[in-house]
Amino acid sequence: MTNWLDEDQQRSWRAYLLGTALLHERLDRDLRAEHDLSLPEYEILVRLSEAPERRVRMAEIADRMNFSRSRITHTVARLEHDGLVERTQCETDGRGVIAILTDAGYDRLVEAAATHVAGVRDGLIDIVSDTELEAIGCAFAKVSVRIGGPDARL
Amino acid sequence: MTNWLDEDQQRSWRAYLLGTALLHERLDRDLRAEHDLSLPEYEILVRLSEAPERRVRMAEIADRMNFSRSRITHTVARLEHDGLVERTQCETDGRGVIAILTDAGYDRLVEAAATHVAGVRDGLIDIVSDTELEAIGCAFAKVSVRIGGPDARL
DNA sequence: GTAACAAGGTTTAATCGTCAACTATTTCCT
DNA sequence: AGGAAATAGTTGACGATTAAACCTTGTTAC
Repeated sequence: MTNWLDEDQQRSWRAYLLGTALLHERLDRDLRAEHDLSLPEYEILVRLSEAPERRVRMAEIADRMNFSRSRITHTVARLEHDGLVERTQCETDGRGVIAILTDAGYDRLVEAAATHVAGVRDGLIDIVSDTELEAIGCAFAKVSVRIGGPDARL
Repeated sequence: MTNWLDEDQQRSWRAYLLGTALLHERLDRDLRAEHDLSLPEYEILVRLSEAPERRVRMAEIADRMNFSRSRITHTVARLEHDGLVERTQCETDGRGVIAILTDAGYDRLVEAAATHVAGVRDGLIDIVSDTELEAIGCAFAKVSVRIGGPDARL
């Protein structure tokens, strides 16, 4: 009754599942081992570092990264505890809380970025063709729109 | 000093990260909501259902799915508790434990498969081109070999 | 202006996965 | 044969994510 996958689709799907899991796991492991950061923590630091004045509202981090509010609270709390991020009340909205990347956070991020980029290159970018990478980007952009809604910004 | 990603690579990479997260999350959510199964649980049931006599050794499940031994123990324990799987000693190897898919487990899997396949189609297969899917499969097969070693069977 | 509702964040508890330690069996080497 | 090392699996503690309840502040509508 359901429309099953044909053999090629099945093969691609499974290769993707396994490869994605391995890649994700490796990137996370590298960051933890060498910089005591999880991949999600690292990604939050990246977002902060890219923002003007290195400050972003909690809700905006959550929305852009598709993390739950509560996850942001917990993760940022950890980062704050480690001195990589600070929190401050939003001036214009009494509900708002703004996360700010500290200098220590920035330094840590710069260190970690070297490891991370090396991992991304070694584990994916450098071993797939340009057109394959392009196809991956294009395909998953569509996935994001389909599942996350059209407001899924990058 | 590190070899950074160029703009196109960056865009593809981020699209992949977000899309993958959304897709994975959706598939898991669907299975939980409609069949009270997590995605990893479902995947284990699939492996069992495909094996002769629906029985597979714990270590083989772990290796093929790239799950830790302990994760397999915990997850199979849950499945066993729910009556979807049974465990038995391996005849030929005193250390071995074999997981067996029960009839109830098979029935549950069949139900869940409809949901799952629909999700995979709707969230990925049906919205990307054949060549994109092919590229994804090919790319992540390479990733698996690179990271997981050549023995990463599917 | 105020009552109802929406949005931002935090908190708590439960779940799931990892890690390290441990037992039991098998394999390897001499 | 016998002892060291490797393999299979389990266990318990811990860390991270989720879900639901909750509090506060803004917004909307009358």
